[in-house]
Amino acid sequence: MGRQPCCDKVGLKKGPWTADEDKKLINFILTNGQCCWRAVPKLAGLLRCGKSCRLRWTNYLRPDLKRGLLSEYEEKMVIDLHAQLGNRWSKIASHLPGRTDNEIKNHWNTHIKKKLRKMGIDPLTHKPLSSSELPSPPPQQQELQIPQETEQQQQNPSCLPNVLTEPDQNNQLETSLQSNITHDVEVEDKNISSSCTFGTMDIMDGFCVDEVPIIEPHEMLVHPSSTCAPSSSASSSSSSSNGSNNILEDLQFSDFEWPNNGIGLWEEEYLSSWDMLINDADSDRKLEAAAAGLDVPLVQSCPRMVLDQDSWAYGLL
DNA sequence: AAGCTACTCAACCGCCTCATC
DNA sequence: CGATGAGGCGGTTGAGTAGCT
Repeated sequence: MGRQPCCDKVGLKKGPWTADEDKKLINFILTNGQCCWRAVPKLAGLLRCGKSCRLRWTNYLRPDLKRGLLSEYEEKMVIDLHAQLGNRWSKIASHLPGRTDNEIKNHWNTHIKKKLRKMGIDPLTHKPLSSSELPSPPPQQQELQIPQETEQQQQNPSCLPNVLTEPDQNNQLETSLQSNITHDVEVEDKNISSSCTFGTMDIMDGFCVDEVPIIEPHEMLVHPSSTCAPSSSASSSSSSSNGSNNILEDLQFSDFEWPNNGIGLWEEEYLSSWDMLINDADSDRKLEAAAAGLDVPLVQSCPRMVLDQDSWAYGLL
């Protein structure tokens, strides 16, 4: 006997989400926060399965998502993490702020796999392909070396001292990342918060994961024109949500003036406001306040917006 | 311009894990 | 301790789009 389906599928809508559905879901979550996903569709007035709502939110509507192709640096991280973790996409995603497991999985399957094969690396084992498997002509020398663990690194899998700028990250990645990841894998199931996860906040000794957003605010633009738009100009495909641009703009704060200078919602003050908007029962009032210029008092006791257990990108509070 | 092919990625499906009873 | 339910995860699919002929 099988399990019961997660929801009654009769009469439920499937397929691409419409702008209206997105709006309803965002509205609901902004007002009520995330609660029992099973109940969300009913409460939000959606003819969707709870799972579908969760997926839509976590993979597409979450305000902290980065859009666009993975950077070279992120790609390297994915490769290294994959070498350590295998196809545990959610674990890999947890090392890449603003990226979802689905996104990384897709990118792996469409880009990185090919790239590695081209370089003569088996994407499954991360070892050199046997000569029969090598594409012809012979692969160019690996431009993305999978760094081997040095003796020193094995002995001292130290955390990276600082958050690096991207060019620095690229340069130092190969020497430092491997050890960090290795160490992380070793400890991840025992005590994730003590790991030396590169790219997460806890790589920095003394920093509390709860205190500082991992993603630089400027990296987390949530301008409405990009929020629900397809990830990049190159991937402007996007079936479902082409019509859903400016969803946030269309929400209750339709007269909210979105900054057009690159300020994201996750700038500190915006973040605080988000947090309150989400958690405060009196959200309408807060939204009005936000629309009036985000002059909302900071409520320190307000719980963080917790979207899922692995998301450490949230919250200042 | 039309047809075809390859590619991308949002969304679904089914299984797994974990919490609760 | 097993049954059940909910959330989460990874594999897969297929619609939409870009690029090529």
